[in-house]
Amino acid sequence: MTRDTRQRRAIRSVFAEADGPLGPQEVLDLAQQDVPGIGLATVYRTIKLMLEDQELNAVELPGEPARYEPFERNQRHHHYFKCESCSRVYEIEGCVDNPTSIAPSGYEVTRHELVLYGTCPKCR
Amino acid sequence: MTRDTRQRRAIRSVFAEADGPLGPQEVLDLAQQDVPGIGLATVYRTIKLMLEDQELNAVELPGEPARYEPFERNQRHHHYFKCESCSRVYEIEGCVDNPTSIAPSGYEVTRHELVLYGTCPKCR
DNA sequence: AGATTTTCGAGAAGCAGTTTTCGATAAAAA
DNA sequence: TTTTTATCGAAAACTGCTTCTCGAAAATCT
Repeated sequence: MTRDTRQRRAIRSVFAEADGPLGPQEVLDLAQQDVPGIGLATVYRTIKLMLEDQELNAVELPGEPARYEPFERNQRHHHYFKCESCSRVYEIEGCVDNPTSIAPSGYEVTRHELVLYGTCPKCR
Repeated sequence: MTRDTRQRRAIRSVFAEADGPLGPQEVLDLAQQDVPGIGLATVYRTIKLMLEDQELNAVELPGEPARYEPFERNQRHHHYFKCESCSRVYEIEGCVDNPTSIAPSGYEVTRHELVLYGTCPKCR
């Protein structure tokens, strides 16, 4: 029913090799190195399929369209670092102490999102 | 050049009384209690003017259109709590210990955003 | 290989949020 | 009060991102 194509292999490998969540345009740019003529519509279609198959998860950052990362990577609790110079987003392993504590009493915290901004090693 | 109207007074007072950043539709709903016939276009226009006049600042939360809050409130470092039941966003005063520390070496952190999610007092 | 059917690329269409247009209204100026 | 002109509300237009359409290409099945 679902076929194994050059385009899909390229997109899967792009996500596998990324060190952070990727947006559709980033995926396109990287996949085009493997499959020159690949189009944006194919990237969107494939991301959608991978989301349905639980291969990917969406990652939202403030004020930007969704990025996507492999399911396994998304399972571990982690945060993100966005380089304001190159706009790349990197996954960060750790987590701050107890973010829940800053909520006033009466507010029940179930989860949190932390995003760091600055300059990445490549851009310094 | 810029006039003092019922609509603008209502919108200003809505922001002044809010306990968190508001989106255009929220502003409209609240302002309509003062000025029944007020329209969404006026809200957008007024927000734009207030941004240009440095009266407001934009607040971005992951995956959602911008909200806005008064400049003075935005000056103090703070974070947000979003209630997943009523969707309201509240400003939180404190900050976690040193979020910068979780960045791997080589990453230079200049700022951070933290958002807590859960249930607010009104919804429990 | 040949037949079948999914997938592809390019461009059109859709969508949600925001901005603009335009005639009517209401501040501010005269 | 009259005149002038910024502002208003409603609807149309626009924007960036995402999805769909359609004929051509390429997997998979026989």
